[in-house]
Amino acid sequence: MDLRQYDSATCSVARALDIVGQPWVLLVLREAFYGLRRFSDIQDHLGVSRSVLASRLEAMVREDLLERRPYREPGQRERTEYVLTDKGRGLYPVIVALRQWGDEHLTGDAGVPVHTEHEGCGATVRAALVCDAGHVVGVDEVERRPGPGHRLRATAAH
Amino acid sequence: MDLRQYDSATCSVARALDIVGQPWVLLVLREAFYGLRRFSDIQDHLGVSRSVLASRLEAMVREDLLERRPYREPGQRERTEYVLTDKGRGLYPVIVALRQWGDEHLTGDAGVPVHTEHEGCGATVRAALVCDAGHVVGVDEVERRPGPGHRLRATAAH
DNA sequence: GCGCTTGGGTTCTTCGCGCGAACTCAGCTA
DNA sequence: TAGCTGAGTTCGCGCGAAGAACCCAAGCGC
Repeated sequence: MDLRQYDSATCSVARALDIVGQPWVLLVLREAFYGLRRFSDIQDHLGVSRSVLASRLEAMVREDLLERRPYREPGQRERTEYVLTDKGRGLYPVIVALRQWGDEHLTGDAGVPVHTEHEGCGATVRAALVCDAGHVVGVDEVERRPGPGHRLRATAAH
Repeated sequence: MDLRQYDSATCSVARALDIVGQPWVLLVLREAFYGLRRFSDIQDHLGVSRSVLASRLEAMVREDLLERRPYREPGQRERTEYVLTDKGRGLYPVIVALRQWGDEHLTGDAGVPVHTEHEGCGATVRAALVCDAGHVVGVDEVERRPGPGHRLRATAAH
């Protein structure tokens, strides 16, 4: 059976991209990993329009990437912050992989803008492929096979 | 110095997303990793419109993710195929990380559509964070620091 | 009490771009 | 000679991102 016959839409990559492929979503997540939590901070830093940011945050809360949480600093009125859920934190490898690819192929002569280090150890952190047997796997050492949830194109649900 | 003061646009994540954040680009790459090389095969499989696919392929060739290569099967006229460059192959960890996140959080009860295995070894391949000292790093064990190419927001080139 | 400011949005208009369908064009085949 | 196919290009439509203006509730200075 040829992997090329798979229904494209049932692929987890396609389903993931339905959510995180929306404009600004991955950049909002990057801001969240950097520690930003408030609407106006994110909006200032990214330069995204308010209307788009509002609808993206709403979608990200609906998809359970972020949790909308009211909070109150002493002497202040109640405000809203958006904090990462476990599901949202699960996208960190995607962001690291993107940053690493950008560092390797796009930085020109300026050098790397942000270093990512292993806490305590201090060594540079990279995204890598590893197998469950503990080996680091090269891009060309990967084999793909149909799993239990695969579907052929003709039988796709939509 | 606070990471939140960085210029968002100089971040490698943002620069990477300028290219691979365009609609369909990561899905075209997924098809390329699955072995598709021809315009009409990719178009049939993804269901993307011809005009958009043509402009995305052009951009991906311009950005050196794909190489446009004429070829000729015996008795056929010359055709075009698109093959991954090293730079394009460098995005495989991004795709694996996305698929893995989709597998973990989006598949519902249908199971995983595609298995990825270490050639020879047979164990499941995952995207993970590792540090140069060889440790597998958890999402919460990461520290971020300014690198040589970082810029403050006020001094951004654009 | 009264306006000012601030955070967190909503509404409106414009404009770019993704979409589907139709058209093109070159080379192979009947 | 006509038809088919791969690889696009052209065109009109409609969605949705951008930006600017507007809204509103809570604190704060006076």
